[in-house]
Amino acid sequence: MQLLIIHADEFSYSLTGKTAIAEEAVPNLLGEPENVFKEPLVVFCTVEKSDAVDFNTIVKKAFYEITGIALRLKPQMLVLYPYAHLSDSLAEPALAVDILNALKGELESSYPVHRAPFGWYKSFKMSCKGHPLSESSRHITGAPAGEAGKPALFPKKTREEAVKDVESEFFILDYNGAEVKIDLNDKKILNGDALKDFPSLRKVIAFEEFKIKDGQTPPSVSAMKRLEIAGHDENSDSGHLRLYPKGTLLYRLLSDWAEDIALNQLKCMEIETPLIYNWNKPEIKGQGESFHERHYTVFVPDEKTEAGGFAKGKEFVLRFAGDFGLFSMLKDTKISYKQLPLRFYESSKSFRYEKSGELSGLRRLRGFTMPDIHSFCLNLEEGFNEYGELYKKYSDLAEAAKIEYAVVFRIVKEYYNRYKDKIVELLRYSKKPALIETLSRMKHYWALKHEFQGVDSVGGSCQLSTVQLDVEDAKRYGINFVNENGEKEGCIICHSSVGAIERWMYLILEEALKKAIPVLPLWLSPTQIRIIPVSGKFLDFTVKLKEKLFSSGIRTDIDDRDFSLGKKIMFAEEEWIPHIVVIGHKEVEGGALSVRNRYKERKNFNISEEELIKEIKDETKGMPYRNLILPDMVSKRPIFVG
RNA sequence: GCCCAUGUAGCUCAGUGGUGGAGCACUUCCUUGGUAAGGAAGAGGCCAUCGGUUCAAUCCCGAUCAUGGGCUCCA
Repeated sequence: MQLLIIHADEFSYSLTGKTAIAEEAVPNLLGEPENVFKEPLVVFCTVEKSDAVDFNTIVKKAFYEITGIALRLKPQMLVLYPYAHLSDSLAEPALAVDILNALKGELESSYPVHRAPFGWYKSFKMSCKGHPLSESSRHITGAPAGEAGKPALFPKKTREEAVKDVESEFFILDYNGAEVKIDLNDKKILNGDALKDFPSLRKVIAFEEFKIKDGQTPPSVSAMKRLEIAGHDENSDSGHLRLYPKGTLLYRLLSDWAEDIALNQLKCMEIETPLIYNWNKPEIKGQGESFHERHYTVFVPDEKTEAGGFAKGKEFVLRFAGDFGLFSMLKDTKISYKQLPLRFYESSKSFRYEKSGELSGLRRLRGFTMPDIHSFCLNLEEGFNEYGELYKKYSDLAEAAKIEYAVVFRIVKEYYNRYKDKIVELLRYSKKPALIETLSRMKHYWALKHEFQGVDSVGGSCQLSTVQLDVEDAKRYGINFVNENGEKEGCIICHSSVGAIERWMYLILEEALKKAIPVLPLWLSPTQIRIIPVSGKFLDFTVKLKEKLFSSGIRTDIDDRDFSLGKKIMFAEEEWIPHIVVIGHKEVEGGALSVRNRYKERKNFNISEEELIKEIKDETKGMPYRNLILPDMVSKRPIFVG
């Protein structure tokens, strides 16, 4: 809603004709004498399409804004004047009239109010007082107040309220089953015995619970550009990255791995659901309401109604998670208890309108990719088994990506008491201790969840994988199965995600940058072997060698540019290429290959072609492979960044 | 969103109230090299954008945008 507010000596108007959307039963008919008002506060008022979302909030906020101004200016009365020209996104007339009437009703408790009729052509005369406060405008939105630094007039139904008498206890659970209670009000625990042997967990607790930050820019922010992995696009919104070919490869390989876990190992059914959802559908609003200020909103072009107004119901939101589409699909799905558990996989591009100050490199984005897996289970036992399987798979991925992470569990106390042994078993699998938070009662929809918190190189952490055991949502969303007795029953849902692919990229880069000689895991290195001919004379030989390596499934390229050998080595090292093979007389005449190995302090090793292939195949065994989609000849590559 | 910092060539960064600088990269030529920089020449910029102050602004001031950090947030 847009408001233009004028403090006037006098204001008058008269009706000059009907429009197609004119309201009936107007007391002052066409041609009647002018309506004259002395010392009014005139409120020109435009009701916008988005006001439909939260009718009551709009009315109340407008009321507070107007009375706030009136309190200071002390007008004799208020004139509410419908005025279509303050916005290009007009609400449907019926809604506009409803909101205007509701606003009039509120204001009448404090001031005499006249509302000019809606949908009529009118002429008006006005003399504005001209003092500094006599003209002002306001934009009223459904977003919670308090956003612009103002105190919240209408606090949303917050989680905090629902959550306030839930009591938490914290302790460290080692994978041998030992519990050590810790007090999160006491920073000294960071240097205490409980965390002495668990450096990664200590970092996560320092960052997440004590908010200890060292204020440095994570080095991956510049490295992602320099390595031609990811960059910003000025022509998009903040928080949306472009991926260069090497970054795209990294992204695809990680996606492949997540997909392999889901489809080949867990035998999930894969689905693909829409990106945008109708905000006027109650199910969607119900799922997204408390998140709405962070939605990207999509308005489709206006459609005229027969009455000449604008059609309502054409507001969409971009999904912030994959659940919308899956739940929407499953509420119409017939499920028998004999089919459970059912597993679904979707890799969903998701959008969250994070506040501008919260964005950060690859870690916090507005557009990102979340592969997620949902299991629909018969009962708690089965739910917990699913939980365990998912936990183990995500742990495998974290191992394969060689990143540093710590485990945090949050559990309703009664479930902890019941399932402690199983949790210890999971920790034993991942060989990690965990921070455990037990809750005195249910606080959210889940009874149990955990997070893998990745640790970056500057003391920060960010959430990666999570699994949540949801014991109450299924009924709410109408996802039921039919049990042995032919009755409908709600499933236990295991929500899980391996974590945003972009965050994996972030942590893999950060992990590399913790080392003196940074290097990516071999299966993720864009170029696995670079061949450098000592001079152009050896190019034929290098091409043949490249073909052999390439056909063994190794990403190989040739630096055929006219640089000195030393310089080409330098360029290759700057690209973090793990294996560099130099080709000159010795090799052509049948010697072993000279391989410079970045994993081994960049030292040179003389090994045969077969040994090199075997070494690389062994190291990347079981990991996804893709070809590098860039020209084999480095001289043929464009330079994306510097 | 608020607070702080930054924005100069493709990249990394100097610099000045009065013709814009370096190194690398790029183009051309020479050089055909043995494990982190071979040589020469050339091309390159509305000094983030928009306003203001000034005879004159890349520089001073304001706003905006973008990036990074802090706060907050992270259903």
